[in-house]
Amino acid sequence: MQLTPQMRLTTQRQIILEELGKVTSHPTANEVYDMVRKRLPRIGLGTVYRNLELMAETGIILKLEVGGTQKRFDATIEPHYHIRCLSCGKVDDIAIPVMSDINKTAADLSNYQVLGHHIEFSGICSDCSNVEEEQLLN
Amino acid sequence: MQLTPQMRLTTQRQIILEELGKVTSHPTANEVYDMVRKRLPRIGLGTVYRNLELMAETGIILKLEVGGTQKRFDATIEPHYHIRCLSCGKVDDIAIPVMSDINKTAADLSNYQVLGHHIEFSGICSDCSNVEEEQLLN
DNA sequence: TTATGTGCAAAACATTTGCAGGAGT
DNA sequence: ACTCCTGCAAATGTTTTGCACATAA
Repeated sequence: MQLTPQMRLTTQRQIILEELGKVTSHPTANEVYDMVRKRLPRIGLGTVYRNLELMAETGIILKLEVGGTQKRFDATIEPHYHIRCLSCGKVDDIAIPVMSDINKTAADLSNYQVLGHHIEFSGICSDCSNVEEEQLLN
Repeated sequence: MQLTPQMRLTTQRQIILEELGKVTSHPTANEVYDMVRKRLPRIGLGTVYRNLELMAETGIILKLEVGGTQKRFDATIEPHYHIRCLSCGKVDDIAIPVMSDINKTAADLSNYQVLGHHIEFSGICSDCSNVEEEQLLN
């Protein structure tokens, strides 16, 4: 983990980062908490929030401000887009090439200093489609 | 307001929709509450939430699942993209042409039934840039 | 008249924060 | 030692919900 001089390498931080790196599922803070708690049963939810936030600020992870009620976190920091299931809420990566040039267009069309963009697709994932079919059969 | 047969046209609903239609600022539920309360002082915040949600489901307004802590609402339902100020949190429309074709690409690249997409730019608005400059002068 | 909607207050969530004790450097 | 960090619990902020009364149709 990249640390600023005064940022300490604690067990909690290592394990949070390790666990987040193990999955590709963009877990919420609470899901990270559950994952980490299996290895560090006494960790507090506040610590998980504090460290995810800190790592996101430092840039070693991504905080996804996607739809839904909870923020999600991603150990993959290379720019990429997401697709979210409107039924179960899960978020997957989608391999659409990143359009880095549209930031300039956005800057021309607004009076903002444009720093980035994100595309979020929405739809129904295959798991949820299958559930729907099964329900129709019953 | 378009209503389903059993959906009643109440004063509260009319005024919420009217007030939302007056602004282009993508207000939060609480901001809508404040706007509406000037005309209907006894309206409850729960009523505002319930009706904004209902109108969003009916499709007569848009519920924006943008970054930040609060959902925002938009009386303009034609597809369009947004830009959000990372400093003050405000959300503006941005006149970048809608790429309706990328939904197909997304469907090909995922195992989702793709229903839509949204692009959110982020940056610093001109108001906040000015504040920064003023602060540097002090 | 009667089902739907409202105001109010409480509950439910997600997230943040204060603080005393703990641990990395 | 001296900070920074953690666990815990309480606080905060947003959204939802239960319920008795009100009102549109």
